[in-house]
Amino acid sequence: MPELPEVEVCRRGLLPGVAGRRISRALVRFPRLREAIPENLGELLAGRTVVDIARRGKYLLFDCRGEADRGWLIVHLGMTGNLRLVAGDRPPGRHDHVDLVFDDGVLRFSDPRRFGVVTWHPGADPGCHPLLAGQGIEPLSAAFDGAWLYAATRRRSGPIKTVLMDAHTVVGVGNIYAAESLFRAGISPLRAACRIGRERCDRLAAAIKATLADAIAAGGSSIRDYVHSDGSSGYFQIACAVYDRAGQACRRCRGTIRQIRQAGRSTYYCPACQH
DNA sequence: CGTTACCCCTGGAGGC
DNA sequence: TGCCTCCAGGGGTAAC
Repeated sequence: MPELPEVEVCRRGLLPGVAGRRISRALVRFPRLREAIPENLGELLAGRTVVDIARRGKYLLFDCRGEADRGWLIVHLGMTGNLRLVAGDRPPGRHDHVDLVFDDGVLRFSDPRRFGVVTWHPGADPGCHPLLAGQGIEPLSAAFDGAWLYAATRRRSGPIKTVLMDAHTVVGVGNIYAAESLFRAGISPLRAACRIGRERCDRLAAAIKATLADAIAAGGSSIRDYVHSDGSSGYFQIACAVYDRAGQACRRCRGTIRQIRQAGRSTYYCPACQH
């Protein structure tokens, strides 16, 4: 359950349940995710208190204070990961790879496809961790605007949709919201990024912000197996304008939504509305 | 340097 | 009811 809005909703959902809680121990049942979970994660976490959860792109950063030091539990949900607060006596399922055990409950990481990440970064600044060091600009930050996008795309000859999904450029915009943002801005996903003018960059940056903000406000996602941090079924059908609507009528012009393939991913767009 | 093809992995959907 | 193929929110790497 992946893109920035889902991760942010997850962060906000978990925060009241874990902030200020002490981790008594951590269990790693299956360490082989996108990269190996540190074998000594249990020792690293035991006795620490989670004081806050931050987010960088699609990464969740748990601020873990020890008696003398500070460190960060870094979690990425991949395609199918989720974090849920469950009762301590709830038996783990097949894909429940990690438990953080609190006195009165368990924060459980589950990920069937195992594209996620659970790792540890010692010290005060998680930003220097290799996974985070190369991350691009936060699209909801004030620094991200049309001027920034224009400057960042001048030497990018690839299609704009692929550029938007490159986390080294902009973080958090995945396959669904890239398509939705481009529709909102009236820009074709096929257009070379460097051939989008300054004013259209303004519109695109604004469309990305609005699309992500709307999805966060809606509390989640268009994702089928999206599950809230409390475990409730969180299938909010956000009315996608183009994503997963191949062959259906464009809500704006009644033309037909087209599906193509870009860099191995499905792209949906309206050829009449997007140029 | 920038871009693409392929890989990681499981599960669900749909065709036969 | 199988069994097979294709597809899915991400992202790193190798190769052009």
